[in-house]
Amino acid sequence: MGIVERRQRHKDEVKKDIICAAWQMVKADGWQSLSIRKIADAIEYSVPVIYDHFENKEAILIEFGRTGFQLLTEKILEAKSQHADPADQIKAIADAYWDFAMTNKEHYQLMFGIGMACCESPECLPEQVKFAEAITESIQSMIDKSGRDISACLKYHTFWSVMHGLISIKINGNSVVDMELNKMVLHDAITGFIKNLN
Amino acid sequence: MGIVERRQRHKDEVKKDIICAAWQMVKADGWQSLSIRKIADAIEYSVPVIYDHFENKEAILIEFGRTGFQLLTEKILEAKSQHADPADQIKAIADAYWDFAMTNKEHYQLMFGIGMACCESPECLPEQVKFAEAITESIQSMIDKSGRDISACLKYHTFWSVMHGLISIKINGNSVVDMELNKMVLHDAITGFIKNLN
DNA sequence: GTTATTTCCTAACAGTGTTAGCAAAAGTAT
DNA sequence: ATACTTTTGCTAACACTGTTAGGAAATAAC
Repeated sequence: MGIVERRQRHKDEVKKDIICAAWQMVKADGWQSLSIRKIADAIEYSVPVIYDHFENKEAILIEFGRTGFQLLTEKILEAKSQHADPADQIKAIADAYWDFAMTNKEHYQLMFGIGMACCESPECLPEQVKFAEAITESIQSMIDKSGRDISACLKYHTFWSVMHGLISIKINGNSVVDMELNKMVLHDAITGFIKNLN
Repeated sequence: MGIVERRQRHKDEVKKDIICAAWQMVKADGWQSLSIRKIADAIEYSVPVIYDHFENKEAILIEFGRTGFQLLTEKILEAKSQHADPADQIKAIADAYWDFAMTNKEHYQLMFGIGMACCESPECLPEQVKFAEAITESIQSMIDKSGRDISACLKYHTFWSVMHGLISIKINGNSVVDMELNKMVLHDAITGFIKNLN
């Protein structure tokens, strides 16, 4: 009796529809605009059926984050496979990572918990400028000492990226990585950064 | 007639109370739990008075982000002032930055828009592991070639931080920085990373 | 004392996620 | 074919959310 199989098939179909409808909404207006009620409307079922497939709204969002990681890993493996030299591989991985993030912003946001009200908005610009100046000054001093022709602005952004990347990964987690390793990563990155400057 | 002055003073007082009550809530349960109605309750005024001081809820959150930037800049300047050598300054800045983020997580989240549902949760661990392995493999190859004694795990985290830092700053903005500079920063950071590996 | 202004509240609108409880449909057993 | 059981999916409610229109009461000005 294939009754249970047919039922399962139908249930899977509904789940697929939920994910599909949800993704269309996320893609169209960002993950902030995702709403259980709107999904229910789109799939032409009542609201509680969604809770038969997902524990709550967050679970749907996390589902997308997960598929994001799968997609990114694919892209990285593909990029890697095109090079034999490990240094070239790393460069290719970096490019693939970048491209993925830029063409799949919604996925990336859900993977790393980005995208709420933040101080990147114009309201905070004066504060950000002072912050940038404070750091850039020291970098400029180093460049002047070394006598090399390096852009302080570029180096400031590199510095900032390293700092922010490490910290935001840490803050989001839940990270499996312990505090000690994090401090080591920080010092590794910063000493590397300084070494590259002179 | 000091009537308008007294009125202004009172109005400022109410605004201060709003910010104070809001911050207590953010501090206690995270920015997600901030609610206009709960603020109104805490300051013992009705809901609409809050809209006399802030355009909307987001404006309150961004206010905290702004003060966060001021605080961070202070800390950075203080750390910098304790060293004469620019390389030491940069190291001190990195430490001060790190300490600020760790002791002021709520501020940091509001400055950079971090802290929603994300794939750092255990649900996504298997996907993350595969992702980590794909990258670590190439890094390990490089280390093997160089013959030096370096931790691939540490280098993987450094790589990831650089990538994620740059991208998440970019995605949040609104960034004043244009695409070209971003690509340059990426390549600067990655070539520096590779150089440090061999 | 009357008029004008500011202050501040009630109440509503339009949403949100989540869940308890029940009706109807579908399948099973007699 | 009927009676029973299980599954399915709905209505309606609960408890919230941000935001705003409109009016009452308190204060200041004439």
